[in-house]
Amino acid sequence: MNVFQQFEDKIKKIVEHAEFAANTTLDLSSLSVEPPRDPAHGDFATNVAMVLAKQVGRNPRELAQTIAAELNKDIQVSVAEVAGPGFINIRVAEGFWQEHLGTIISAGRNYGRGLVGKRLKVNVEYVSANPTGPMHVGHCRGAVVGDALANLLEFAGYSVTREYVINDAGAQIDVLANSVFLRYREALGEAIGEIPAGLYPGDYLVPLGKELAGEFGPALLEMDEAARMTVLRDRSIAAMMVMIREDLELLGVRHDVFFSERTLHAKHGGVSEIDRMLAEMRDKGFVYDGRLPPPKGELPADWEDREQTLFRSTDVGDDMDRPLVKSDGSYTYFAADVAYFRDKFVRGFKRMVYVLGADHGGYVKRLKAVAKAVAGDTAELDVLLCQLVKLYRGGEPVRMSKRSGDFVTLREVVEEVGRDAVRFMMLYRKPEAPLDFDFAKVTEQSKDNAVFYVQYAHARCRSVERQAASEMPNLDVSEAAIKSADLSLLADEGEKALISRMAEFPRMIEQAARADEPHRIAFYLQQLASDLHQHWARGKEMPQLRFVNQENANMTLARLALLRGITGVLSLGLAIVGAGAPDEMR
RNA sequence: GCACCCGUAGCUCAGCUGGAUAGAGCGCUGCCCUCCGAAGGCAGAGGUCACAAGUUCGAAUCUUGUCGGGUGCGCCA
Repeated sequence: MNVFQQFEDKIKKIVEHAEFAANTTLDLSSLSVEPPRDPAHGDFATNVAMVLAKQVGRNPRELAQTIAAELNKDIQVSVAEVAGPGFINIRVAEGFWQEHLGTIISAGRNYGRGLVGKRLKVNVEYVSANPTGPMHVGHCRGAVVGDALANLLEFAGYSVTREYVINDAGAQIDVLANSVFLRYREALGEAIGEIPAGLYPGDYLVPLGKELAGEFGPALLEMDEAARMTVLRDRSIAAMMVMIREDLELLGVRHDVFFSERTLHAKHGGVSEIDRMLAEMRDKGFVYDGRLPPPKGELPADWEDREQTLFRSTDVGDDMDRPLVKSDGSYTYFAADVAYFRDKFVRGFKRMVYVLGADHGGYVKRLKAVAKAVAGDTAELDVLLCQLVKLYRGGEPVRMSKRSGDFVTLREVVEEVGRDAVRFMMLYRKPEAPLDFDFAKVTEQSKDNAVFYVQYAHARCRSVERQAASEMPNLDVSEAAIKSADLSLLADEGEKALISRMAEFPRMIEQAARADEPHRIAFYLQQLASDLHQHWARGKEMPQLRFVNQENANMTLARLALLRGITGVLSLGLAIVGAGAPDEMR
């Protein structure tokens, strides 16, 4: 339980037993206990009186007085006073924060862990790049956001499955197969000239062509078309996925499940998953045959009015009904989408999170409609839209041309700036806001660079430990010694401020997890790092505040304990972000 | 034409699901290293929170409308 929750419970108890609460049920859902913006206001602030004023027909300040009087009796409260329109500002008793530091240290890697998830089964689907080539920078953001979100939810106590959908069923796979076929012929010595428009021109297919040539010789040329395409498709997808997984590995992203879209189309006993889904949804009344009204505005050139199989998604919040079957009789991608969601639902997930690029913004409504139709209220679906990343190098935009195949790959970016920088910077902005990524800035070693600033804070703490060991060789700095340090010696305001910042960590985790906002962790870390650097600098003016004090072993030990707490929290946060917590900067 | 996202300091952005005097970094001005890492810190200047109504004790935050930027709109995936 986090300290804010502790005080919330105290307040609720007071309210329950108050005379004004007699014979009424009070709504305390918007009760909040938070750190006041201005530290001069104390350690905690609550709006309880303002929330209740109307409900019990009392003046908020008067109500606040009553509640504050009760709070003042609490042993953990030094003083509770009414302020402004009816806030209650609480200053905790001497020793409160020091004691909480003890809690932080003994919790260790479990501090703030597992508080909200209740092991609820959550499926986070992210990346899902088409298996037609290596990953490019555009995939980076979704990969990092999805992975960090999965880390966050896991840390918060959810049972998380990380999933990647392989879109291996569409027409782009035939394009891939044909492109590879060309490279195969090239490898056999044929002059292929320019890559025809409509095929993938990238050089990354050359090795696969050679591999197939070595393995099959000219055999593929002699096969009939269908058999050849089957081989080409399978081998191409497999090769692309190997490439993609290597790229993901560079980012430290690992999925639990790679889900093949083809399995939804595959027939078992003449029936596919999509067939099954269609039958089920038809029973539920969501599938019907009808005509779609033509879109408003300019008509598409190839618009053809026809009767087709439609999904009644307007019943569950979508803007229009969606086609399920193409004119050639095959299923639309949307049909596969519905079947895929149903598959997840059947696998027992209660929450499905889709991390998508902003260009998929138009799909959110229909996906939510799908969830509603398939699962009703028994499962929820959330979508995180990631905006584009603009690349810069020293302020100059980096040009990218995807058409010619010379796009910036994920590998290039990670190899140039490092995994930590990529991951942290991708989270240093909320996902739905566009992001500028400057190659020069993210490798800079200065406070302008948030990754560096946070990692430096961690390294700085570890540096003090080394310093203590070398300056005071007789000091026992073992785990046990630190855990039994006399924390009451930490009486300085800056020290208490650091502890109270750490105390926000569990609360921040809860809120970030509930809101699906992993970027909050990056900002929190920046904040905690700033507090550390700030406190550190005070040791310049006031040597008595320095961590290592050769004259006072007990004080040094207490401060090493403080640092232990800070490195602990920093590394927990960095782990969720997916960046390292270095012992020194080089 | 419709839907979704965005609009906060000169620039890039936070703002803890409605709270007190709206914050940080960069840039600008001026300070702080005989001292645990100055790879850092302190102070100052800089705001009609795009605009207008509404909801209420209280709005950058919620509602509606307007303006501006982005994305997407049957048989592509």
